[in-house]
Order: sequence, then structure tokens, then C-alpha cells
Amino acid sequence: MLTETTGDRRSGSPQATGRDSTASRIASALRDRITAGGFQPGDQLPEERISAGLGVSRNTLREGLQVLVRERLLVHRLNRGMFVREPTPDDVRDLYRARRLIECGALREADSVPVRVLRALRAAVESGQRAAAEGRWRDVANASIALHQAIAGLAGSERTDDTMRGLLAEFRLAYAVMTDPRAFHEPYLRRHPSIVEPITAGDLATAEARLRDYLRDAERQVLAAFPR
Amino acid sequence: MLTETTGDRRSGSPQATGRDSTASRIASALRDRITAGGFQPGDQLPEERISAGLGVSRNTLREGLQVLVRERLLVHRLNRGMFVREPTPDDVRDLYRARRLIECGALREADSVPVRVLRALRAAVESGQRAAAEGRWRDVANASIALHQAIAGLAGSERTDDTMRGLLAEFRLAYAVMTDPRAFHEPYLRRHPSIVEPITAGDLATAEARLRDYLRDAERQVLAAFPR
DNA sequence: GCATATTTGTCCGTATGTATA
DNA sequence: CTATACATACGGACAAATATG
Repeated sequence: MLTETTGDRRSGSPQATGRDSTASRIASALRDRITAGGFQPGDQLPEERISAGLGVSRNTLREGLQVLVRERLLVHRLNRGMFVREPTPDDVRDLYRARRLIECGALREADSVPVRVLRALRAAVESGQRAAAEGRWRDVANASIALHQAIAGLAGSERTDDTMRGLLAEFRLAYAVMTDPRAFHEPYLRRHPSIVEPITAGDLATAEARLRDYLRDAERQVLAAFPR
Repeated sequence: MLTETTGDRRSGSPQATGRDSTASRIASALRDRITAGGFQPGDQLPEERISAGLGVSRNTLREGLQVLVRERLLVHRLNRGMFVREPTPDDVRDLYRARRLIECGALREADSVPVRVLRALRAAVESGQRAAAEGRWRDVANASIALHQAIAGLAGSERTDDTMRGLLAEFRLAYAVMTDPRAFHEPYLRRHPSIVEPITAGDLATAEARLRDYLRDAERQVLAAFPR
């Protein structure tokens, strides 16, 4: 079931283009739905149904979908259509390699920790713990993602931020195979403070070492959660 | 002048789709032309002219262009059209930050150097020197790019390779501001062997240190080459 | 293995809005 | 200020590929 949204076309002005093109708004809307779990990996996105649901033409929809293919959230099978990507174990290994490079690298290259990043780190830890206490495991995942995004932000590079966003979006697809989000997130939740704490203290080397262990363990556990 | 290609539509069968969609072939064709300098930064790509030149409909062209926007080779100005990106000094700084993270990180994380990478490194050094000797400065740039791509390949991650490809493609746009390619590439050409040599010897730490210096100097010089 | 229905791939025409000479 | 050129977005068409009974 695809539960088409009614579409959030600004009703204020007749054909409010808002700020950017319809195609990019379509891409954002679908990206949000995919990463929020609105589609499952492997689901097809039939052009007719989706375009009707979003209230755009098929051509415009296809423009938007190209972007998501480039972001690896969708795969295109010629003459078959668009499908939500199903990450393989190899994908997971690749994702963790890329994350190690960026996150550990960001910690190593950073010569200072901007307050902006510190605040983001602390906010992520706190909101993660609050969400866990209330059993909102989806929000726990969001907090974890925000934390790792903040770490990547230490590199101070827009492009790196963007790359990281893409990797983490792909990760959400991998999370979808998790049957028990609590069992997965809870142990790592506890380790978040042990990474953020040395960052606060300016000891980035310790933070990097702990992050490296954390990522290694997480990789193992994600892989273990794969069927077969 | 845009020197439209005649298009390589298979004449054997009526509409041979070859292997992948027309949109992605369009994207590849335009990406090649942009990175090869077939368009200058700032050039507009009018839909009518380009689609006619490539022998595809405007709809199909627009699908392909989305990909290049996502790759940052084109910028989309609403109601104005698509333009080849003009990197700013800030972009250059960001690109070098991202490159340092990936290239130096790849050297650090690597625990071994696959023969495949070694061969690529040596081939890049050699073809660069040959091209320089014959004054083919565009090929010198290509060799340099191949070398850095190979270094990133040490990470052993497809996604990292892809990220690197994107960064280097953007770099070609920045090179376009260089008035004198020889003056820019020659000094770095000499430093290539000093980076590859320790890699061959398995001394990745030395290679990383030299690469870091190299990137710092290159960044300075690229920035210096910017007008104003 | 066949006939049929569905979906994709690609094109065209066009109404409307926006910028520029 | 009005042409003119161009981009935006839609809808319809139809062949080819694929799924379905």
C-alpha cells in the first residue's frame, strides 16, 4: 500500500512554484518518504500512481526520480521501472568503509571544535536518550544519524556534509532490514557519550579511537542482521 | 559554438536502447563534454539547442540534466535554465578540504596496496611525464586526475571512488580558469613520483605527509590563479 | 506458449510564466 | 514597454517491453 499523500501544493497562490522547481520538490518529498520508511526496500514506484498521488505529470516525476537514482536511494531497471534500493551486505561493508574514512578523518583533521558542532553533538546525545527512555526507536535512529552528521561536520566542508548525508540516507535503507530496532540501537546509544565526551574535552584522538571501535562493532551487527 | 555531435544512435535497429536509458546516455555525453572543456564555466545549455543537437526530446534532455545538477557540474537557475558551474574560491577551498579527507584518509586506512592500484599509480606517473614531454597539457591534467583517483581507490570503497570522481570532475571546472596549464601542472608533475615512490615501498605514512603538502601547495596556487 | 493488459520509454504540442534586448 | 526568447509544466500519443491470466 502506498498511501499517497494529498500533496502539499501551496493553495495560497494558483501555481506557486515556491522557490525551486517542481522536480526538486518531488525529489525531496520522495526522499523524505523513502528515508522515513514510507516505502520498503524493493518496493516499486509506478510512475502513474506516484505522479497522480503527488499531483504532477509523469514527465516531471521522472525528472525528480533521476536525482534519487543518483543518490542511490532508487535503482532503475530498464523497462521495469524505479525500485527502492535493497542494500546488500556488500553495500553495508562499503558504506562503513566510506563512513570510517569521513568520520574518523574529520576527527583527525579538525584542529578545533566549533561551538555549533558541540551543540549539535550534545543535542543529539540528549534527544537520543530521551527518545530511548520513551521507546521512540525511530527517533533514536534519527538522533544517532544527527550525531554522526555532526561529527562529519568537523571537516568543515559542504561537500563532505553532503556526501555524509547521502551515506546516512542509504543507511536508513539498511536499517529497514532490522527486525528489532531497539536491540540494535540500544547498545550504541550508550556509547555515544563516550565519543562525545572526549570531543568536548578536546581529545579528538581518543574520540577517533572510540568511534572506530563503535563503527566496527556496528558494522558487524548490521551484517549479522541480514537474512541468510 | 556548440559543435553538436551527430549523435551515435544505433542505426542497426530502429531505436536501439543499447544498455541504459537515453537520459543517462545524455548525462554521460554532456558530462564528458563539460569535463573535457567543451563548455566553459558560466555557459548556458539552452534546452532547444542541446536537445536538437543530441537528437533527443527536451523532456529526455531535462531528465539527464538533473543528474548533472546533482553532480554539481551544472547549476539550475529557476526560469533561467541550466548553466555550467563557475567554481568560486570558496568552492576550491571546500574541494581541497574534501580531497584531503579522502586521499590522505585512504592512505592512512589502507593496510595493503593492491597491485591494481600500484599499476594505476605507475601508469599515471608515466603517462603524465610522457604527455608533459610532448606538451600535451590536457593529458597531463588527465594523468594527474587518474593518479589521485587511484590513491582514493586505496580505500577500497565504490562509494568513495564515486565521491572522488565527482570532486575531480568539479576540479576540471576550476582548471578552466587557469590561463597557463603548463605553469600550473609542471611543478606538481615533478612531485608525483615522490608520492608514488613511498607507496610502492609500503611507506604510506611518508606518502601521506607528502600528499598533504602537495595538496596544500596546489590549493594555494589554484586560489592564486583566481581573478580579483 | 499465447493473447492480453499494463507499464515504461520517448516523443510532440502547447499554454503559461519569466527574463532580457 | 513591448517583443522575443526561453524555461516550466502539463497532457496526450504510441511503440516496445514486460507482466498477467
